[in-house]
Amino acid sequence: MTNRADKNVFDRRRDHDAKREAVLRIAAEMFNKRGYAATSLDEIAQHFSISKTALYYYVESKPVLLQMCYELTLNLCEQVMVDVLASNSSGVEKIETYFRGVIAGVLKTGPVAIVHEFATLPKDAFDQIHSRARMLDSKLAAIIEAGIADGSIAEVPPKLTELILMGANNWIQRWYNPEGDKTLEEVADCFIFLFVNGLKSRTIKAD
Amino acid sequence: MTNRADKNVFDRRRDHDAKREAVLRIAAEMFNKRGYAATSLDEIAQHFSISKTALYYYVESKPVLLQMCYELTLNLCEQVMVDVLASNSSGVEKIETYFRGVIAGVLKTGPVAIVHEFATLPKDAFDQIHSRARMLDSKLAAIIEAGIADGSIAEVPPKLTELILMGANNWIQRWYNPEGDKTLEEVADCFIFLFVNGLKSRTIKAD
DNA sequence: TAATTTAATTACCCGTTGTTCAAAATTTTC
DNA sequence: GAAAATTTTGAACAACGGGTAATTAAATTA
Repeated sequence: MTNRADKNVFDRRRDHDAKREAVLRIAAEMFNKRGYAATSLDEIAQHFSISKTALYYYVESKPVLLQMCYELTLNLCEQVMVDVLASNSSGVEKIETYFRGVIAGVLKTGPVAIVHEFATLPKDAFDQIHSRARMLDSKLAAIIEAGIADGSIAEVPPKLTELILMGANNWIQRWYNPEGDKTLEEVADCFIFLFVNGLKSRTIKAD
Repeated sequence: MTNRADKNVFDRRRDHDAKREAVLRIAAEMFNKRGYAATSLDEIAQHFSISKTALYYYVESKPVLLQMCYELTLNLCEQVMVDVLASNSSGVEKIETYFRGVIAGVLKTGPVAIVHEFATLPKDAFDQIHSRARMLDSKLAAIIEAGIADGSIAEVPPKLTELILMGANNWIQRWYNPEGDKTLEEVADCFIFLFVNGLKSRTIKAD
């Protein structure tokens, strides 16, 4: 289920930052799978065999924990987006690069919370996170629009398309299991193939 | 936000079933948007301007409420699946019909909970719901496999493809707003187009 | 080994939330 | 209009979860 190495991190050594990061990682994982509200600090603590209060030595509060999860995600996505926008490729290629980057990023950085429960965040944090997320949305939609203009993308409603793409992407962490038989690359390949080429067979059928 | 008619249902008249159904519908809607754990019975009751305890006259408990939401969804999906399997159309067409049916069904029957939080269900209910959901999954995967065999679907990994399709579909209710400017038909059209044809432009580019 | 800093625990507080029960209010039946 | 059945409420309970304070334990420094 979860990396055994995480537990050893808590064997009384002084690497505050490493421990905080470990907490963040598995918290994000649990938030993804069960949801923020349904995940108690006790459960997170139990995962490391420490007491709930020990968590407060590393994290200010539960909402802040969620906030940090979001920020991890947003940092990643925004970085990928910057790279994508810097490239001078076609619209489809940009979409492909973006999602490949984001899906791969989940592997590298570890699981990151996309559970859309940021209503529970403190107001200022909410505004910040929310606006960053919407900014990403609109940039993606803009890429799609540009793709239609440059002829690489079919005439689809950009905003709607963006929402559907994001949905499919967000759901991945619900079911993806790193210990399973599928690598994240295979997932990304399938994802891209579906959205770029479509399900329909393009091979000439000999009958 | 929510149907005003729902509130009037509670104006002291005797139609037990209509009221229960109304409760079910808006409960499902709130579960979808905020998640099961994050939605309190108080909030649901407030929506009808009744007390929390009044809900217990219509629903046995919160877990059972969730269970009924799932059952509503599953009934719908299974019915659509039966129809799809009965038709003798190609693989792609079956996929298209299935998702069109499910997306349209959400409109007709009202919002239905797909929040994957059924871990909180009583064990027996969980088993039942879970196995029905997995049955649907495997039937969809089988359709994809058959579609590959009949030449209508490209060579994609069936199980993975099914998960991605389901994810995109499940996420719709997170953002879809019936009062918005997009009809559910437009959403379904876009959804189908994306997965069947793909983003890539197929028109011959004149340059 | 003593002093200091860092980590983690135990015990507790308090608000929220699901749930129950007895009583009140309303509707229907006669 | 009284009696019976149906709704709804208000108060109170128990469990749980987030958060705090005081205390202990361990590790570092000297």
